[in-house]
Amino acid sequence: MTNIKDIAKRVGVSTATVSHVLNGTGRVGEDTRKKVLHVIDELNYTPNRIAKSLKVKKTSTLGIIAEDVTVFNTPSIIDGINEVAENNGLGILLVNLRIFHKMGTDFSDKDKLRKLLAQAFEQLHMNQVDGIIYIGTYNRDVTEAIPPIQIPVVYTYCKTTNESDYTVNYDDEEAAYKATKHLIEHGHKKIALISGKVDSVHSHERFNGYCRALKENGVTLEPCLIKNGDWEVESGYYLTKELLDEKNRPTAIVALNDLMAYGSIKAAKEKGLNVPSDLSIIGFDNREFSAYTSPELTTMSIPLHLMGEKATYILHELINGKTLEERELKLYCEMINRNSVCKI
Amino acid sequence: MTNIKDIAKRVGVSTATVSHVLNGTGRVGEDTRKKVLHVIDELNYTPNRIAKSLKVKKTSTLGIIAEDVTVFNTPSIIDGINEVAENNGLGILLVNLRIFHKMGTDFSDKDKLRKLLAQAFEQLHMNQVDGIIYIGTYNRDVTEAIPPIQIPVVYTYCKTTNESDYTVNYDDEEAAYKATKHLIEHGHKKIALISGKVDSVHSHERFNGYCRALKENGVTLEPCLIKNGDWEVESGYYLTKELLDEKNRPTAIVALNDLMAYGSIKAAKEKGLNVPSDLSIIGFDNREFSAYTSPELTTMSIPLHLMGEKATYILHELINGKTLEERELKLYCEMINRNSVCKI
DNA sequence: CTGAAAGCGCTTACAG
DNA sequence: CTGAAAGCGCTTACAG
Repeated sequence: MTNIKDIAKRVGVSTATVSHVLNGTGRVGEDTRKKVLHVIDELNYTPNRIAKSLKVKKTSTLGIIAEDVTVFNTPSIIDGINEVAENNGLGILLVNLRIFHKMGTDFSDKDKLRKLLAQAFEQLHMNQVDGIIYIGTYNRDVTEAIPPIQIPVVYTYCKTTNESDYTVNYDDEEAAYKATKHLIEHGHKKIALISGKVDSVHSHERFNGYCRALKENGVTLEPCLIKNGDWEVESGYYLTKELLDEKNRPTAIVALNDLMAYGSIKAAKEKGLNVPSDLSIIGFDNREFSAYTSPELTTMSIPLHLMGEKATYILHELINGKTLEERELKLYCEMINRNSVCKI
Repeated sequence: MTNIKDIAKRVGVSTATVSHVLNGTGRVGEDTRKKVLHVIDELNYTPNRIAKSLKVKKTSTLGIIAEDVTVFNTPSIIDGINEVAENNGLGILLVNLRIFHKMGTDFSDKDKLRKLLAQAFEQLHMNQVDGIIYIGTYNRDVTEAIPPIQIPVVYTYCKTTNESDYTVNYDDEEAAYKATKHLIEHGHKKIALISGKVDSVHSHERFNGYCRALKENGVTLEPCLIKNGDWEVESGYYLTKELLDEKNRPTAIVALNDLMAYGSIKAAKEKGLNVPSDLSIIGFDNREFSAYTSPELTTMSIPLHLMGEKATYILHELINGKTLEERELKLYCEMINRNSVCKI
């Protein structure tokens, strides 16, 4: 490998001079500059960033810790991170926790989780990344699993209880409000809610949005129209059957994710009901498949790409020693109108 | 940041000794070893990998160049890479080309593509990665866009014309053969093919598999049952309508991807046909959405995760100076039986 | 405008 | 079993 010394020798200058033309620092005569550049090109020289990093104590690379890259939200967030990282000359060191493979679906083994995270952070630390973005698989409190860490971190798609931490998420409450209101505007009054797991932040906040929409529009909340699912297709399916069996059946359902919404569609069809003319359904997440169900699902789209962008923007500022006023960023979801909702 | 000198001073040994206990090299007395370990723990010391890398000229990190992380195939491949990288203590430096954002959908601007790749490889080169995995978005020849590079590279989900390159892909021919044969075994004789773009490697090889299955089973190939789509839903939709309008309409369709298969389902429904009882349809790719169409699509699953694993395994061997016999690895696809195919 | 030299945090012959 | 010292490829005061 050719190095800065080779270049210096060949041109007949010092390595300091070569370094200066490489970085645009210091004053270098136009003539020498050209000569240096020419030899660099000639010898096809690429500076060794590892060496530079060691010296300047800054790697210009960001660490990403993704709980699971195969989960639907993660690739788009990473794509957003890439976009702004690239614009700022930052590299990306990726660690994929593969949390579902290692922990199964409940994260109750706190010790194991803590060990997993400690390793991930340590790996990034060893590699001297300038900052870290942590991407969760769903919005839960990760505080107790996070080891102490002395470089900037921003959390996305998850949260912490530490007030000094930076998080970027989206506004669940507002999104559910919009979804519910959309149904009301289409003339629905009996609007069921199929919630996710009860201990979920998402369930909780979306429930609040649902309630607010009803209240603000003078629709009375009927407890029997509220069901708790577990985010999976099956629960949407069974709960919808339950709802449809009641005498006072709903004319619309807001399902708190697309998976359960799909279960709802299935159940409705089995009952001989047409979606949307007999039953309107609105989902959440705008997962890819929601465009391919029958009927195609109206759903709330999560600003994943933007979350990645914002997280990176914030991290970049933190790395540069700034502190930002707003520590909990909440982005807005957009409604994707497809064919599972209609006027009553 | 505490460093190896701090540890050495505190214990009262040389940095050489500390380094040896850190790496398990050399002979170190049990007593000093313990003392060193203790102080390392006490001072919460993490070795600086950057410094180590500079010295040993090996970073133990792999570079991934992904043409686009948001494309359906990429996350699972990365997940597979992570799995074996982790087992071998290798880190991952990710560069996401975001090729669709930058190039649009046709990659005809060869110069731009070449520049994009040159940058990506240079970035990885600067960071001294030990080897590179290149993940394409579809299997095409990338040779002319790849800059000269002196570290091991393995290509997956794409190919090169250079015989010394290592590639890992899946067997398109065999997969299409299996799909077609499956239909034949269900009593179908009039089996249409909706192909992807004609210049595609996938289209070409899958076409061959389709032909072989017909031939081996004594079914005559009917040219009018073969249509060329462009991989998008719309083309599957229109071509299926064409097929169904013919007097001698097919009883089954093999669509060369799930998107077009979805278009086929839509078209069949519009014609008042039931899938699968009036028309069997089999797709390709096993994209997530294929489990949520109505009916759920029978399709060929691509071994993405395994491709990532194999590519990493090969790269790891190459980095360690081995050369492998087989340079073009082809993995097998698995059929996912769902509800879009039935006996005639 | 340019160069000599120290130093970033490690590893590794080499000597003892 | 342990240490002194050179060196990986850069950058950056400092001096001129």
